[in-house]
Parts: sequence; structure tokens; C-alpha cells
Amino acid sequence: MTTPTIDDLPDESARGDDVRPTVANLETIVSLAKRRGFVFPSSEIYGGINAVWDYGPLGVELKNNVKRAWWRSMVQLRDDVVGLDAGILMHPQVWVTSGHVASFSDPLVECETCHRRFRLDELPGTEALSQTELRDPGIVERLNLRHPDDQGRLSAPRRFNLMFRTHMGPVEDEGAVVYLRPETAQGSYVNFRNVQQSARRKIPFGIAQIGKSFRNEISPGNFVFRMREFEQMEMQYFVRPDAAAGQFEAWLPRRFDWYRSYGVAESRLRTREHRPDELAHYAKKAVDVEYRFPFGWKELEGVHNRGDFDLSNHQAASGENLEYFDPATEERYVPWIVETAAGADRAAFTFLIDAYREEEVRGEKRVVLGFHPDLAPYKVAVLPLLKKRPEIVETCQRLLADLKRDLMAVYDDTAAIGKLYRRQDEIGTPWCVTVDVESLEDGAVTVRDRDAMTQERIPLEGVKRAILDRMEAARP
RNA sequence: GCGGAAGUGGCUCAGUUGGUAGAGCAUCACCUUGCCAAGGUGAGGGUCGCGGGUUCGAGUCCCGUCUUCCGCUCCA
Repeated sequence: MTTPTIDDLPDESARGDDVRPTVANLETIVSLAKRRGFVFPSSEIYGGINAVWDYGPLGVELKNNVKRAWWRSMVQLRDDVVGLDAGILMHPQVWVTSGHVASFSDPLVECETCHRRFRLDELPGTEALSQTELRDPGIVERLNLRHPDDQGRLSAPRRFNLMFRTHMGPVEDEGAVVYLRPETAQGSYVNFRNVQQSARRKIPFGIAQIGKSFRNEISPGNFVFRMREFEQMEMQYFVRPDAAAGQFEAWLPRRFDWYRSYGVAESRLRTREHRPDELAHYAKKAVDVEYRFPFGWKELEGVHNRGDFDLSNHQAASGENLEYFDPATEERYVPWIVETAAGADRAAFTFLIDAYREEEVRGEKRVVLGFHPDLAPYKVAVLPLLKKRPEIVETCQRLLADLKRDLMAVYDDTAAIGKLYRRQDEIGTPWCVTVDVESLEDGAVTVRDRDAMTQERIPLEGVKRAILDRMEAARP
């Protein structure tokens, strides 16, 4: 597979019709997710809590596999990116310096008559306003904005900060306020010098990080697409200032390609560049990789040129020197940063939706998940054709124990063979191994491939090798 | 957050003008069968999101609240 350049990527005008069947609606995938143990509503026995979801036995395998695949492509396979796991709690000054205390918020106005609150940018007459104008405290007065329903006077816009606050230590006063991080990136920035020196990296190099972030979103929703607690997979690439634009162009297609390489339909992927007025406060340029979800084209991952915004501000605020000295050219500069910011939950969600297939058998609709083998929760199921014969069950158990040493494997004997296969199809297990009466004679078993719908007799002792070889062959 | 819709066993739903809950699938057990959702018998599982009210009596009516979905909006 050749890596496309930025010009080869489909843009928002290229929204071709899918040839592959898609999930009819969100409810279908939500009920499948719950029925089979991928995702449950959080705290469900108490009525649930908004915008938090729990991963069940299969979901946690899927999400772990997604994170492992990302880490492999980003850290393991690259010489120029190293990993980091910074704390969720950071020094409060970090968020002042980063601009999140001031800017990471939505402007709200309150009606002085009915005391209801509105987003300023949703009021009639504010459509044309820029982000800067929306943050202007005098904007309501200047435009003489009123509550459309009762013509009540509106307060000046106040910001509703998207960061969760909590207290550090035993005293809950204002001086002890700390934030739950709204992005993992700042952990990489404040550790820039530590990582660069300890890992002896020369620019350009990157810091990769996977971890939880928290945003008190006003409008969460769409299942796990926008949650208040979510997991990010971010990579901060530190470059010479004059190399930032070129690195941006290089990273975007790599990230686009990553989703494709794990089986996401290219017709459901596209890129979209942010308009100047929708850029985040730190970004010079931003392009999203988007997926066509059942609820529309939505961002999967953002590639951002953050310039020297973060490091320069941290340098100024901390008084620490965060410049990089290039021994070859004897130059000294604050590096620019090209960031790739992906959502682990969104990625897992995408792979789940994109793996979804419906088949029709005898008028009955049934679901098959066609996960890439590296992402599938279980790689292989061991099934007895008859469970009456103890030797067959024992053979299954021995094989299972051997497979489990290297793979997620599962045994099931509580139904007829057709239903056992069916169950595995529904949770996306790529391979099934069936032990039958003949196996006791010839020491061979049937290996069934979900996608190819082929069956093959393989000697018992060669089964694990055969499956590992097939996984290796499918790996990007 | 605003506007609209909805919340009944794990899932999908039925439940007539209010009379103390049913089905299919799923799950489990046993019998039968033995390579692609098999058949039979049986079992478990719901104070109908939660709280209050009206009523002799509420899944069915009223109020509140929580949650989900669709739209607006926004980010990973």
C-alpha cells in the first residue's frame, strides 16, 4: 500500500456513496454493544450518568487492541518517537499558560427576566461573529442583544469552562484547585526537556502519549463519540520552525492511512481543513481526519500545527529555558510542534461500526463483525464438534491452554456447531478451530476462516503457528 | 444548554377506555443431533427509569427528575 500525499486524500467534496453496507442507525450498534458486552452505560443501576460509558469484556479488549496498534505504529515502528505517560493532575499554572483557563470555554449569556442561560453563539444575530468577537465582554451591549422569547435583557457573556475542577490536599479552598487535564498534550510539553535529554533525541522527534482526558462538554452525545471522560492518543512532534509546514503535510496522510490499514473503508474516510474562524486558540493550521458515522461526517483525529505557542508560553511563564540547541548548526530555537490528536474511544467506535455487516439467512437478519485480526477481541475460538466424547473436550482444553499463552482464545461447547460459529461471527473472532472424532485418529483439526469462509485441516501442533502466521500476514 | 421524541425482563417490542405484566430472540439445564443461527422438554430473569400526586386501584392519568435518541452547537 502506497502512502498517499496530502493532495491524494479525498477532501470534503469527495463524499462518494458507499458501496459497502453500513449501520442503519446508532441504536443498532448501541444494542449490539450492550448485548455482547462491548459498551455499557455507566452506573446503569442508578439510572446512568450522562456522557460516561463503560467498556465491557469485549470492549476493553477491542480498545486495548486499538491503543496497542496505535502505539506500535507510532512508537515501536519509528525511530523518532518515544513514549510518555504524564499525570492527569498537573500544576494549575499549566492550564493558565496553555490558555485553557481563559479560552477553553463557551460563552454563555443569562436572561435577566427568566434567568435561563443561552450560548451566545446560538442567539439570532450572532451568526456572523468570529470567535474573538464572541469572547468580547461588550458584545451583548454593542449589538443590543435580547432574549428572543421574552425580550429580557441579557448579561455580558460569561465563559463556562470546559475543565473539571477538583481540590488537591485536605483543604478545599480556592488555592488548592487543580484541574483534570482536558488534553494529554501539555504533559508532553512540560516534559519536553526531560524527554529530549534523557532519551538523547535530536530534533525532529516526537513524544507519544495515551491517556484519559476530561471535558465538561455542554452537549455530549452520540454514544461514545463525545464523552466527558475520554481517552486520547496524542503525538507531539517537535520540529525546526521552518520545517513545521512540511512535517504537517507528511503526518496527515500517515494518520489517514492508519485507519485504512486496519480495514476502515476508504469511502467513509475524508479530511477536512478548519476554516480560520474555527481554529482552536493554539492552532495555526488544523486538518481533521473524518469518518462517516451514522450521524454524519465527524472528526476522528486532528492534525495541528501549534507553532511555538505552547513551548514559548511555558518558557515565559516558568522562566525555564525550553530552547533546543542544534549542535550541528549551532542554532538555538524554541521548536514548533505538529500534533496528531486522536480519540481512542472514537477509533474503537469507528472500527466497531466499520466492521459491522449484516447477512440474511432464511429470512433472518444476522450480524457479523469483520474486525481486523489485530483488533478482534478474541483471535480464535476452540470448539468441540461433540462434547459427549471426553477425549474431544480434553483435546480442546489442551489446545486452548497452548493458544492462550500467545493469543486471546476462548472455548465454547454450549450449543451445536452452527450456533457456536455464529456466536463467534457476531463478536468478530477471525478463526475457529473445531475438534472432531477424526481428530482423535489423525491428530488434525478444522481451522475455519471467518472472512475467507474456508476450512482447512491442520495438525494440532501446527494450529497456533498457523494462526500467528495469518495474523502476521494481515498486520500493516 | 435549548427545541422535539422516547424510557416495560440481557436485546427487540406488545400491553386495548386505569383492574396488581406478556411474546420473540438471548441465557442456563437435560434429551436428541453432529460442520455453519437444528429439534424437544423445562428453568431463571421485570416492584414497567426514579420520586411524588390523583384514585378503592396506575405500566396506563398529572407533576417533577434522571437517562437516551434526533436537531442546533462543539471538540478527540
